[in-house]
Amino acid sequence: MTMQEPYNAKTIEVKWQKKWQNKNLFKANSENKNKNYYVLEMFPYPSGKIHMGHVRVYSLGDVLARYKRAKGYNVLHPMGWDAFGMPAENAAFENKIHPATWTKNNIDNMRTQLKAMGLSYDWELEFATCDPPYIKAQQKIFLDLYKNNLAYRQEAWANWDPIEQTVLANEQVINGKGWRSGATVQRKKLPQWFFRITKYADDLIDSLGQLENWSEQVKTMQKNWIGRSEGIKLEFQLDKSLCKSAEIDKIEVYTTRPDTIFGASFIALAPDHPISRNLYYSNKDISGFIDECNEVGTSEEAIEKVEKKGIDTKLKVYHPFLPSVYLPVYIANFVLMSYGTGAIFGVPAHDQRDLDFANKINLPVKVVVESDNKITNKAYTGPGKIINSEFLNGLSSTEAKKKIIELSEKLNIGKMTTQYRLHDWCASRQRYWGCPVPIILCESPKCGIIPVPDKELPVLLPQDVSFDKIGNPLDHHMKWKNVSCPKCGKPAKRETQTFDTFVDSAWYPLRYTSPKYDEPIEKAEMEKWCPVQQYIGGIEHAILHLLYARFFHRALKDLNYINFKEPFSNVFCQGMVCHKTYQGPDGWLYPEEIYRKGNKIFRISDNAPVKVGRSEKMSKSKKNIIDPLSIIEQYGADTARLFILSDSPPDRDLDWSESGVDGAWKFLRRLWNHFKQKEFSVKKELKTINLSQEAFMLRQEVHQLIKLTSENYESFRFNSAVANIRKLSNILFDKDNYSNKYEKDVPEIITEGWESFLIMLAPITPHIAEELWKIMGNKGMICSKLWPSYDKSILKLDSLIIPIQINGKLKNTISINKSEKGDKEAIISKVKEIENIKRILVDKTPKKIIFIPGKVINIVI
RNA sequence: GCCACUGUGGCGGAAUUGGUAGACGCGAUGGAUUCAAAAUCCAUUUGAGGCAACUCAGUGUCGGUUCGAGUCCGACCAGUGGUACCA
Repeated sequence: MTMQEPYNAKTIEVKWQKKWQNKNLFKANSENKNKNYYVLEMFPYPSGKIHMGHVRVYSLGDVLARYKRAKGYNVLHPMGWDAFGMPAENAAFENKIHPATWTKNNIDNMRTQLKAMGLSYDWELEFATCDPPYIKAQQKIFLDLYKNNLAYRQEAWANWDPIEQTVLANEQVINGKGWRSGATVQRKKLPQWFFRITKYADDLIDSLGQLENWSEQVKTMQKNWIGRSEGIKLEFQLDKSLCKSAEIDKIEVYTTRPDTIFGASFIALAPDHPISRNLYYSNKDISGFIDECNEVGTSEEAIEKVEKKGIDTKLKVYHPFLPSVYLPVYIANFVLMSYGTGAIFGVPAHDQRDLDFANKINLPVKVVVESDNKITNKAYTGPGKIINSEFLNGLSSTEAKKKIIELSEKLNIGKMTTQYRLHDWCASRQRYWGCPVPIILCESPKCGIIPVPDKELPVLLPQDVSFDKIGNPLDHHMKWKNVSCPKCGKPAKRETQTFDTFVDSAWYPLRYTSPKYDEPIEKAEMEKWCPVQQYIGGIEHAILHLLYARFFHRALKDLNYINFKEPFSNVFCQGMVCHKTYQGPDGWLYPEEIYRKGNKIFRISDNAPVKVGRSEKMSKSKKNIIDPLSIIEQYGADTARLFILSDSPPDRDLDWSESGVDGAWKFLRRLWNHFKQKEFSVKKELKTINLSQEAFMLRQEVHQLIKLTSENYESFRFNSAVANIRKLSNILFDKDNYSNKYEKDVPEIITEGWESFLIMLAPITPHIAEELWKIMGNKGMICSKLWPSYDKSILKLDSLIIPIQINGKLKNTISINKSEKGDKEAIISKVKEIENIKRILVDKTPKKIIFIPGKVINIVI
């Protein structure tokens, strides 16, 4: 081999990135009449550095964007920044750096890093959610929602840190304590801002059916999250002799299982149910219990996992259908005020939670639905025949439900109700680094809540704030906070809450179509591209972010901003990037701190033995992170992209392995060396008829692989696409290595093969593909070439290989002519003559022969 | 706790609708090349038995449906994501 220029990824990559930029090749251009295609990856939070998860999702999106361009689409492929959020405030607290400065620096860093990956974005559309034009647009939308009764102010629980005097996020509550102060967290009610998402609950469920290209997984999760249930609100009369409060004489419960009413043995109230609150001051045990409940925190997980406890209120209610039966009333920590009526009737035999509770305090367990097992520790929660239930006996659960509902409605003690698990979206945060809620709170009761007038928008954050004091810095900023009421002119205060960052991300896809426009959305531009054709992001956003975006688009449609209600025609959720973990004698180690010797691993600094843990999601805390920059530095972006796309299916977790990266790099280097040394003679016209036998067969293989690879691209199986592309290269390498031996026409077919190969590889490793394309002597850039088509007529193989099974187990195969695949008798008699089949059948008569034409022959003996 | 998903060689994974399990790659082993090494190339590589033809077992575990199950059903085990204020 002659000395040649080695593969230098960095030089090539920088060169082509400049060329793409100079020609502005990835500008979203909807002018010509080709179809438009909007591909969007979830925009990143600017944490400072890109991580492998980013490399993965943006590589996926870029492959799709480049593929769609090759298929002749005009592609909108933008990038921006989900720039508000808590980490910026934590950085301000810890490092005394202003959140705005910290965020801007991070964005600048990450932009440079993303550009080094060779991603084909239209960077002219870039924006950050903390940019004043975006804030202005969002505030306008919010005020429109407010004026149309889709946003409102109401009290809601928050995690309160009594030492820091601040609201904590759920992740800042660790085992019920504040993460910094260590104080026991309390629940506290604060006035907050809500969006009326429940107005759309039915439509959000019912429209899932029309989202044909969403995965069933995501749709099921959304459906369960909204949690529509048909049930009944049923009244239980309180025994007034025991009731001190005159106003309250009944308890309304919600249940989806009225068929089990005769199995009820208690009533349980939420700790913040009006009756519970009423009893708070009457009894020390009760107030103690309620206080204890309020120390659990606000997360559903914490509430559900806490030990099921209750306290007897000593109140009793009458059973609605058995006047002689009284049920005790408890306050229980597992009943949620936010669901149903905040009160339930407990049926221990047929609800696990109720059974656990009843067993604990020795309440009766009465079986009212027939089941095979005796109920001791495991409740039977399914439907069945009703027993022990007076007039319901013998009915099915469905019939019994109907009967109870009818009867209750007739007696005027109950009403059929549709209930949702979904509750309205609490969208305000008591923090500085977010989009301000553009509201003024006037002291005059006549005014109250006053929207900031349109001409005063945007309401921007004050810059001169300090994070030394406890609480929300906006609350301490008197100059910013104190204003006069726009309506009456009297002293008033700004709303000091800011929006949840989910608000920012609920409508950002629309903004990319006109990021600098003075109004929120420029309709004509938006309509050219929206909705997003393909959205790509982590499965962790499958519920909240997607649901909030779906809600926002519905609301925006009702407010006439847009004319469609589903933001994403297709959603693809990719898996996480994982890596092995390493543990030294004193804690976690970074991969670069260890070395391998045989099967064992040691620490570089002192040769201490290292324990290797299984692969887990890359995280700073476990130090199992690989810095994408160091990979790009060492191997190049193409290698990083190839590796991250080749080994795992995009929707599954990916194991980062050093050897895998090395393998990807070796492949690119092998390609490079091959192309550098191969003679690409002046191309002749590609001939497709009267080819030599060898040329025809090669072409058949090449086209078969073009077909398979194209299908892989269409169905998002890029790992399989890589496998097939490599298969194609193996065939072509092989031909080139024996170049003095092949028949006529073969060189032309090899060239056709390599060209198709490069075009199909280009979306994955765009830089080296451009370079090799040029080395081949081609004009123009590969990123503007059209995708190769395949010749269907040559794919048809004349023969089929059919498996032969005995009792369903493979014993041999038979090759048959495609045109004769249905000729049962002839094929079976041939099969019976095959050596090992004959031997097996020698003293046996087949009981049955399964013959599926073109598929399988199964002889049952 | 609840909802959803995942489980296939030493490793990552492949297997359009139930019909030839292990494509493609990594690693490993052997060989070629080299003074030597790196790089490269060739071969082997699910396990057990056999000189071989071949036989048997095998897709987290246990059971079921079927002529036939990685694929469908049930129970279980393990891991992951979400759980409404991380993004």
